[in-house]
Amino acid sequence: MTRPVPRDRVILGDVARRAGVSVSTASRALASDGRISLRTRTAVRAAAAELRYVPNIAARGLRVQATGTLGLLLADLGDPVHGQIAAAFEHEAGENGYRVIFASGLNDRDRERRALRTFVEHAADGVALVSGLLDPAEAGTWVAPGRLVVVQSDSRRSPRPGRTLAPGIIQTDDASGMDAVIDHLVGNGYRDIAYAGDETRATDVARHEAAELALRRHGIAGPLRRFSAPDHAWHDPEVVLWRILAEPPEALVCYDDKLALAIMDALRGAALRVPDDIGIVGFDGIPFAAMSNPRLTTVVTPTADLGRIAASSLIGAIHTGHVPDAIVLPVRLAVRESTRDLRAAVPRDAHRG
Amino acid sequence: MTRPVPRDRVILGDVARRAGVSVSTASRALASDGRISLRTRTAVRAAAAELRYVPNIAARGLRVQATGTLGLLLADLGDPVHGQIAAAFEHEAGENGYRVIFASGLNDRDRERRALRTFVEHAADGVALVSGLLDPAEAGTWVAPGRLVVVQSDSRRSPRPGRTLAPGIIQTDDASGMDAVIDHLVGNGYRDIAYAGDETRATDVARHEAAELALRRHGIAGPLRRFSAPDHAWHDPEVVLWRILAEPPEALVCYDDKLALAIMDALRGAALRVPDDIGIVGFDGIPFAAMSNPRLTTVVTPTADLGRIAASSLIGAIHTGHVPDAIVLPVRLAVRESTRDLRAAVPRDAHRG
DNA sequence: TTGTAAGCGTTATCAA
DNA sequence: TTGATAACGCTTACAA
Repeated sequence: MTRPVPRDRVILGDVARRAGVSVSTASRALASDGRISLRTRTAVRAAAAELRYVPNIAARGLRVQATGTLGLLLADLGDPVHGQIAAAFEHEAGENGYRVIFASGLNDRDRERRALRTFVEHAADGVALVSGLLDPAEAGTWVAPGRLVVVQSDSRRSPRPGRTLAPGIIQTDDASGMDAVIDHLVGNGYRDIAYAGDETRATDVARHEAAELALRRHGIAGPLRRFSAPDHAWHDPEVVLWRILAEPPEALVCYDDKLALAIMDALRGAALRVPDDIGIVGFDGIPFAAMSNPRLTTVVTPTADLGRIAASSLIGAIHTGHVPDAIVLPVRLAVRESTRDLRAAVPRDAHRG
Repeated sequence: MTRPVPRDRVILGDVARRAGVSVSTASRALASDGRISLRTRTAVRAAAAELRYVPNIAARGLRVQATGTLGLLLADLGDPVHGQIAAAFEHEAGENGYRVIFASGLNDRDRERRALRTFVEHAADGVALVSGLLDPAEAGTWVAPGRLVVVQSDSRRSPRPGRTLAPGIIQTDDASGMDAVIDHLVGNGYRDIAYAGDETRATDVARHEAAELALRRHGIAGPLRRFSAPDHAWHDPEVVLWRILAEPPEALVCYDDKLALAIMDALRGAALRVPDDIGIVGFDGIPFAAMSNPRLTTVVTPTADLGRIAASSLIGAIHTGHVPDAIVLPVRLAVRESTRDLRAAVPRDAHRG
């Protein structure tokens, strides 16, 4: 970042001079201070409008110790789920007069640390950490813990479901979502159920464990079979595919919709048909999961709510001085076409291939 | 935005006191000023580390007249295409030491104006306007035109393709993409070709016109039939669907992949099969277009490049003082399964429904 | 009702 | 090699 060329800018002094008043009067006039006469107020307003004056928030922030800026750190803006969260977060922030400065952590702890640091550099009034690998406790050492919310934490040190969650944590109720999935599958005759996911992410571990627990509740023995799929497997599902084809389960529960859709696509080249030969379940409820062929059975999580609530909690915390208690948002199972009633006969023209 | 509670913060003065030097010495030590002795430099460094000092960029910005912040205005962060652009933009900016502050215009001129204003309020060093409705010339009156790049402008006043584009404009070569689409369709025997899109967006108009022109070049007479699909039709394609079903074309070229995928999905409930009874073409090349069933024939646009180049051009402009010449990025037709060779026989088990 | 001046946290100029 | 001090643009006591 070499030194850029200087920039011209209309400042409050220019407005004041034009209106024939002092800077302080101009400042008060624009701030609708009651002590300023209507005459001068309109004069200042007019001058500001003519000159197209725009206040410098950084300078104001220096004085009032608040920048009106929120920092949003998420794994990847390009991801549909994170994009939704970011959009809702930004919208809610904007409604409350806050701007959002953001950074992508890209599943790298050091990047996350650097991002938190720049939020502090820019004196963000509050910070939201979405799908972060960083331990919430550590994050709280980089930014003021009273001005931090942690959304869908992916830290391995996060408390397991069931334990009481720390304040400022916002999550979806993945465990009960997974319960609903297993109930649905078992209720429709599925027994040999497997899970495909990325072993490194805590969210994934939680979903996997929840599935295992639910299966046990149904009296189905043994550990849940697991197909390991690296983080970006959805761009290249072939690696996962051949392992699945080697020992196909009756139903495959996937870490998220992207992976599920990619596997369904890859399966088309193989001998297995969905849902006739194998059931597929996703997680997240992205729009495209409802438009796939067959349409994907999945757990719909309230992504927009996540972003909206993260922003509003954060703004509340900024003003009250303390973050709200942990929030767990309910999820919903959307049964669609990628699973079927296993006990019923396979539909028309099956075993065609 | 009521007054928040004040915040504690380690400032340079604290570091200086701890190291037993003056603030100016501390500042220079941290900036690796050559005149500072190694002794004091390390002392200051140590003090800063112990205290976890993080500089206040706003204060520095006030002094050096640069904030290291870029403003990014796009239509909707939740959209896959814009998410990709935003991610690449943020990444490239970060590599160059810049942070990104962003806002969603949501296809509303007034929101766009307000967003540009807040970028100025926050003294962004440069601004990128992506898929904006605002006329680039007007945008240049709100922010310094020498620090503005306009990506995929959706302004109706934008120069038509063929004309020379103003500096700072970055676009994909949609016209030649559409040429390739029409070549592909006509070359495969399609004659009755229609277009589905949103009449209000300039990008849409440009794509539509390019299709019409290409058709004429192939000696196919008459205006291109158009199915009007409102901006968010992809969430509820039924309205478009019945019009299509009333007079189905041989092939339907869609404004973008989202619309194409939604229409393909809706078509599954109707009597028309893709590609047997109707060909479908998308635009953008989002990942899900490659995973649909059938996989979507589409024009792949370099979204990540768009974001990356926007950021690098902007940063270049900040340092050189003038924006680069207009850039038009090439696109690529990906022929997949949603179109076929019309002259060949319809594949196995057709007309089944 | 308005103006003067101090201060927010930095960097840069000028002395020492 | 280091230290006062001014300045960036703004808000806000304190004076008038």
